[in-house]
Amino acid sequence: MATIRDVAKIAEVSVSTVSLAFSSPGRVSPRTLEKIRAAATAVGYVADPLAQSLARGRSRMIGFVVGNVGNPFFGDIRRELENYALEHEHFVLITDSSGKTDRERDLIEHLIGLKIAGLALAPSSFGPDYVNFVESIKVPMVCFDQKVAGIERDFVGSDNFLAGAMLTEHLLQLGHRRIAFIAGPQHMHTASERYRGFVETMASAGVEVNPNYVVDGQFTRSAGYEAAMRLLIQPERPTAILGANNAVALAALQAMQELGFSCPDDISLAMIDNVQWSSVITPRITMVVQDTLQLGNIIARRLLHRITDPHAASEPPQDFVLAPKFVPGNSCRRI
Amino acid sequence: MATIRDVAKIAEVSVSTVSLAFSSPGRVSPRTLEKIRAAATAVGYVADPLAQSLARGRSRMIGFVVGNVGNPFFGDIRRELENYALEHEHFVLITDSSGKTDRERDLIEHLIGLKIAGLALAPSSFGPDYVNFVESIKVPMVCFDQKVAGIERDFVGSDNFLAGAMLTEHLLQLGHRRIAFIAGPQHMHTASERYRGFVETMASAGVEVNPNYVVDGQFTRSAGYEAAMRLLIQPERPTAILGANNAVALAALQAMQELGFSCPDDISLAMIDNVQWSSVITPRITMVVQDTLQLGNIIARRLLHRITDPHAASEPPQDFVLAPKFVPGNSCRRI
DNA sequence: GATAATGATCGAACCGGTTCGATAAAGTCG
DNA sequence: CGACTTTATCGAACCGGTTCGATCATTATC
Repeated sequence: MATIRDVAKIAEVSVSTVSLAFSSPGRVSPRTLEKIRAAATAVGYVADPLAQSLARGRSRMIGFVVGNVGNPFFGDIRRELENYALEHEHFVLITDSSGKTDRERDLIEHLIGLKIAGLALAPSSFGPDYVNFVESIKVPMVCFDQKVAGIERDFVGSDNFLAGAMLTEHLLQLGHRRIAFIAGPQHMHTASERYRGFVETMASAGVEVNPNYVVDGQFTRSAGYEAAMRLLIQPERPTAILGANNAVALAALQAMQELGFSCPDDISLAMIDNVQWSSVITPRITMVVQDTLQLGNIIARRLLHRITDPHAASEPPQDFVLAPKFVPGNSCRRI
Repeated sequence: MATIRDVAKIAEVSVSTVSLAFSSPGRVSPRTLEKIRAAATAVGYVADPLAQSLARGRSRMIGFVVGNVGNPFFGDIRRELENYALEHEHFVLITDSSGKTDRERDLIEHLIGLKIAGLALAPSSFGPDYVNFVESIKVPMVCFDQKVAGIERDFVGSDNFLAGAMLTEHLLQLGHRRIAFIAGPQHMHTASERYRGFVETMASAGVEVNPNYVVDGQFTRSAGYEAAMRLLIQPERPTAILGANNAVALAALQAMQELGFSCPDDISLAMIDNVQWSSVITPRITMVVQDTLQLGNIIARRLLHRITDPHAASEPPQDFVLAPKFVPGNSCRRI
């Protein structure tokens, strides 16, 4: 591999001039610039990114840290970020914490060791320790998906209250009163907001929420399945189930199928967030989806702004909250 | 951040001794080792991975390059590799080429620039240019999923011929004779092998394959949908459809649903490879799945063997081919 | 007890770039 | 034309480690 010294020797200039020629070509005379470029192509010189990062103290890599890269929600966001970063000569390092906070911390520290230029983080936790850790990160960063109280950083996400409220209102309009809610972990902002959307919409409509109809699905398939079963074995069954995310809702569908209930004839079902093959799931679930492409786009722009604009560091953190979209299916019937 | 020179100063030894103390503690006297360790913890010294990589000419990072990290097949493999790598103090950099060969090449060159210790690659292409490129990679590597003719590297994958043959045999046993096949891109080894499994099993059973029943689904959802439609509008429809992968099979299910056909009453359906929420798709598709955990495990072991064992470079490349597993559903009926 | 082998430590060069102050040449101005 | 900028280039220090040959004090061998 050719080094900068090889190029300097061939072009008959100093090493520092070669370095200058590549970083700010305008500050080198046209003649020497030409010589240097010719020499560089002759030996096939490409700057070593590692050496550059070491000398500069920062690389052109962006860290992307989420709990599950397999989740299509994160996939769409990742793709947007990758494309935008590529256009700006940055490179995205994808990492997966499997939702484990310790792992997430390791990953982030690793990435910082690599002197990443910026970080896109979907927080996996909450609480003072976690907030302290995130606040201690001095790299330009944008948080997304999960809004964490106390973290003073740019945030990009959806209006989860609205998401919960929209589906609740839809079920109410169809005549449902016995509506059950499979909730997520309440310490998560997305989960608590969705729940609040449900509760407040019910209250506005003057419909009381049966406490037996609110169960905890932890946003996971297994807990969601259990929670759904708890709903389905009650003597006075709900007429509709609202799943706080895709995993718990589909787990509920599975539970219904296994017990022999028909959806939507026996019980209606609605969920927040899409899944990949939703169009071949019978019935097609009525849902509210996030605008993942738009979210990804905002994350990318904001992060690269913070990275490239020297004045950006002084700009106060900002929240970007997008409205979700209603996607009708045939899993909710009028009663 | 504390550097190695800070530690050296405090421990009153030379910089090289500190370096030695961390890389091979046995070659330093117990007394000085203790002094150095104490000094290191006192100032919170952690070696800069970037500087280490630059000096050593290689890092402790492993590149993982696939066409779609969102695909659960790759997700399982990734997780296995990550866990195993972590146990051996290596760190996996995930990248996604979106199936584009140019992008893949860029990514690999980027990773090599980062002086990765090893590479796990799911090849996205074929042909002499591609083979030359892959063969030019001097980093320890393991290829998986797609076997590419001409690439002399370790390969880990499934027996795709068997996968195609198993499902074909199953349909034949159920009495089907008019079996259609939605194929993948024939230049891909997985696709051609699955097709071969279909054709040869049909031939062994003395059943002629109707050429109109073999359509090209490109392994994608959209092409699969189109291909399925072509099958469904024929006057003499097939009684069963075999999808060469999950995307084309589910696209076929969607097409059947849209045209009003019932599966399995009107047409049976079988597919190769699982999808995430297959258990809530009605009907549950009969399928053959790959042992992703085992594949991931072999990939991880093999790659880390090549990375850590100095003699490994001289070992000839080896193929590891696993048998797929039959998972019955209720999408195939006896006729 | 002289000589060879062993072990601990060190200095210096190196990995491949960046950056900044110094210097010399060229251009501007009154 | 001399004083003052500006522009182009360079040398040297630096980023934070690794590595190898040299040195010197011990210990083993005969």
